Amino acid sequence: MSTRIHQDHSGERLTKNQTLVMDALADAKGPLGAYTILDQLRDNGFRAPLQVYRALDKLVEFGLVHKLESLNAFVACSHPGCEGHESIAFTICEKCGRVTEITDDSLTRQLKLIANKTSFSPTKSIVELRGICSSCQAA
Amino acid sequence: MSTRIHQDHSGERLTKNQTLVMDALADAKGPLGAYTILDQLRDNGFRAPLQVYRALDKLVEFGLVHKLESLNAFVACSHPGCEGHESIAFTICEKCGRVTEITDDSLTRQLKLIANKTSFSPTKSIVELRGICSSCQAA
DNA sequence: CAAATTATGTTATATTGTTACATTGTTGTG
DNA sequence: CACAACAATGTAACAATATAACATAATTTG
Repeated sequence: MSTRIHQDHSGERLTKNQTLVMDALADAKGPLGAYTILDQLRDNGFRAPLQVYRALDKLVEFGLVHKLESLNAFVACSHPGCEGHESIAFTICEKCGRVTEITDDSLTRQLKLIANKTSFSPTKSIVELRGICSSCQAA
Repeated sequence: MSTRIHQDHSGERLTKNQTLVMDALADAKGPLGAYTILDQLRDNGFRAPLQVYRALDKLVEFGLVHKLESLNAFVACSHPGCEGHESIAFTICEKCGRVTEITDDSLTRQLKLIANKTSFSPTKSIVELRGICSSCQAA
């Protein structure tokens, strides 16, 4: 098992289970479902979904992990030194499953504008673009 | 049961089950889960989730209904004469549950821009703002 | 009408996520 | 150190969401 430090974003110290889940996601090429993570961590003593979900809750709270709502799956944040990025967009390729994380200030501004126009006070924004990635278009 | 015509968007002629599900959503004040719809339609002969999901699939395909991914729920499109609106955003109030549908051309443009920059070819975009609506802020 | 297609019905099952409660570990304070 | 308070973990049962597989009925089309 690779030993890693995951204190980047938040300076939070991760617990044992949180570290295991974080490493599983960091090692993965793409998003993982909670039950996939559970299976991967059986050898590490994981036995129930709740162990995964609790860790995920915290990791998402810390900003280390994002949930892809349209996939019911989770990815490690690919944004090493981030902190102040409120709105994150994802592209999700329907063909190869590749997920790319994008932070775009104009998009952030645009969403804020919409919120202002409707007097809506957002706490979280979900932006997921589903389609075909460049590699898969070429193929 | 209220009789309605739902041929607005697509000119599609709805089947019996599709009409029942459509009416349920149109009558609802907010988004409904598939199983809530199922329960509401028991008296109309609905017995299995698949009857709901199949109807929903078609209605979504026709553009008459949207799925809220972060809620696993469905709403009737509140955009009567729409047709060419590719990207739709929703605000979702965490307090009262109120959902508002927003179509914003600048947002659409912005999302296209992001797609272009990454050579991603989107087929569908999901934008959901979660937070507190204006009424609930006032209260 | 017959063939092809689409919609429906039904049962079982897969997948995702949560509730409730007991136990263990960690942290801060006298 | 001891002990209280709190955070994290373990475990079992279950709730909520969604799909697979297969059979039948209705509708459309040649």
